[in-house]
Amino acid sequence: MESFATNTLRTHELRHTGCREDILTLFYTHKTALAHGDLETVLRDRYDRVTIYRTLKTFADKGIIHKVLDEDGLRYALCKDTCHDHDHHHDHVHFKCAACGQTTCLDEVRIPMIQLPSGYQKRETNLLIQGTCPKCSQ
Amino acid sequence: MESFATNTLRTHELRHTGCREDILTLFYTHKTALAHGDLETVLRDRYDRVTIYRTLKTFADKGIIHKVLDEDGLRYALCKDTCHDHDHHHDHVHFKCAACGQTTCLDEVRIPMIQLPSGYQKRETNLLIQGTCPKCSQ
DNA sequence: GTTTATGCAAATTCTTTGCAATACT
DNA sequence: AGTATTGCAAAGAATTTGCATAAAC
Repeated sequence: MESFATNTLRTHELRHTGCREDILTLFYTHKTALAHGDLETVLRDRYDRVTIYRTLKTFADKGIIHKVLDEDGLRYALCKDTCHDHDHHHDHVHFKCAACGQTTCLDEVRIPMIQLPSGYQKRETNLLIQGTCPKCSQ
Repeated sequence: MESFATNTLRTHELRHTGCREDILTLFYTHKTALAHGDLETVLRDRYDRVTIYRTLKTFADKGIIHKVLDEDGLRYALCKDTCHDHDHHHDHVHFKCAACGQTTCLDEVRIPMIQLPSGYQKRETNLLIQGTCPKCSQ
């Protein structure tokens, strides 16, 4: 059985390097969105900070990960399989927990149809819900 | 008739200064969200960059403006009247035009009820719709 | 062997902080 | 007069760029 990282890299015709493999694996195991700083903390003695920046940019360009924005800044999360270079699904729902600070993708939640004022053409929607996650709300 | 800026500053018990007046007026006339950089471009010879940062922070703390986030970074937009220090409305819908790059608040659009997986408690929702605005979609 | 990715250094850009001078009420 | 705001200088983060070396295919 081939690893997620190896498989993903080959699918997107990217060279297989240590940094790329490690970052993909981190995204795959953590189910939450990760910031550059999160990765740097873990990988700082293995890879240069700049390499991490470039890896994130490469992955985002290829549609492997996508940006997640909240008031604390920029994070990235894995795109689901349905989300390829040219066949993107255009809704993202993220949940940010005010208690633990973690952001998760809620892939199973669909954004309902929204009626826009006339003239507006929708291409992509991004919903950020803030509140308390199951772990923290007990 | 009192100006929007003067009125807003008094309502929130803030001192009336040139920078605050000018920034409020800019938000009031532009109907779109503005980044620090946008304001700096216009006001750079009148006020220090740091003063603009501090003014934005003050306004955001008071609930006069709110943050708007998209892939290009952080912007601010005026809160509507319904949005006071303690009586915030917790839904924001923003539209970002891919053509002209401008972000506008769609105050008239309400976010439909969304069913979250069990355990998640919603406090605030933020919807960013990207596409083409009326001006650019002709 | 050719192409692409990495590491390092350094440059840019963005944002915050401290403090004295100034402006507001 | 008393308090809050501003400007300036400088520090601290975050991000980008150039280029030689190293790794992948």
